[in-house]
Amino acid sequence: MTTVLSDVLTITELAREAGVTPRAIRFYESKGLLTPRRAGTTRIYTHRERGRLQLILRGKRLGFSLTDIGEYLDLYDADPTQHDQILLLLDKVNNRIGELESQKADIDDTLKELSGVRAQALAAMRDESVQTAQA
Amino acid sequence: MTTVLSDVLTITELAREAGVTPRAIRFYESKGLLTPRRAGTTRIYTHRERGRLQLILRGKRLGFSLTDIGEYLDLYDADPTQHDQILLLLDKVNNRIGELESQKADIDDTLKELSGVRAQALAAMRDESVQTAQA
DNA sequence: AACTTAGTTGACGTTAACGTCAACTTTGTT
DNA sequence: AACAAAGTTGACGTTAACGTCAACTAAGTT
Repeated sequence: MTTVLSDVLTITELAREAGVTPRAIRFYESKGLLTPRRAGTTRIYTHRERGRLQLILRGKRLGFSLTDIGEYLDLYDADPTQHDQILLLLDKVNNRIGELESQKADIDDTLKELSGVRAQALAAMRDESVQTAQA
Repeated sequence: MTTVLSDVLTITELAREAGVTPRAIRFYESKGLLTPRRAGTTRIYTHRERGRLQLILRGKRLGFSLTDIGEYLDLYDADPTQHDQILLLLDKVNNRIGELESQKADIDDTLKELSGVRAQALAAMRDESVQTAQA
């Protein structure tokens, strides 16, 4: 077997890896989004927490609140043995999918507009060069 | 010709139409995102401001800050006669397009995960019904 | 033992994006 | 003229998501 390198991180290591501050990580924990184990008083982060942190940051990039993200993370932990829980889960998942798809539509609309703006800018530059050539 | 109905709105009318409060609209104006004309002291909103408000709200749905949205709106007003302005505009537009496309990628990743979660939930329900049938 | 080096827990500060009065002015109505 | 309705400008309050100390503790180091 090779050396284990323990595969666990301290809070500053995780912070550097993820590009956030330790303060932010503690804040996410205070909101229940992360639950690292402790070595005495010190927090230790393993693979699970690292994955969760990535999901949190992605959620933020998409403009979701930490509360929303918390509910999203819960979808992964849902107990699949309770019929009612599954129905609830399906409902939440479907809602979330709907939100994301309408967000995608917003993005596509914006992208179309921007390529229009770009085309106009390029046309303006072309006209300008024609002017210059004629002068 | 049909009746003109003046095609202009008061602040509360615009607010109702857009689903926001008058306070929010005044706030956007204070940030320079809207510049309605005045009838004396009262603000009047025409087609232009209505379009801008829609762009603002869409930007918010995409998680952009009002400052970002302001820069986005400026892309529409750019002066197409100045070469340097055009280059700057093209640069900003390209950057914005890049942001949106990576945001789209985030969304697609999330959608894949969610459909995975959904599949598992459905599978769990199927297993459960099999159990019930066997009992 | 005395230090430096993380890490921890409060507690208060900060920014963004409005919400919520309060005090006025303006306008159309009775 | 008196008044209710709608709009305006401050000014202060609020929530989310951290930033920024301060005071302490625990773990190695020299």
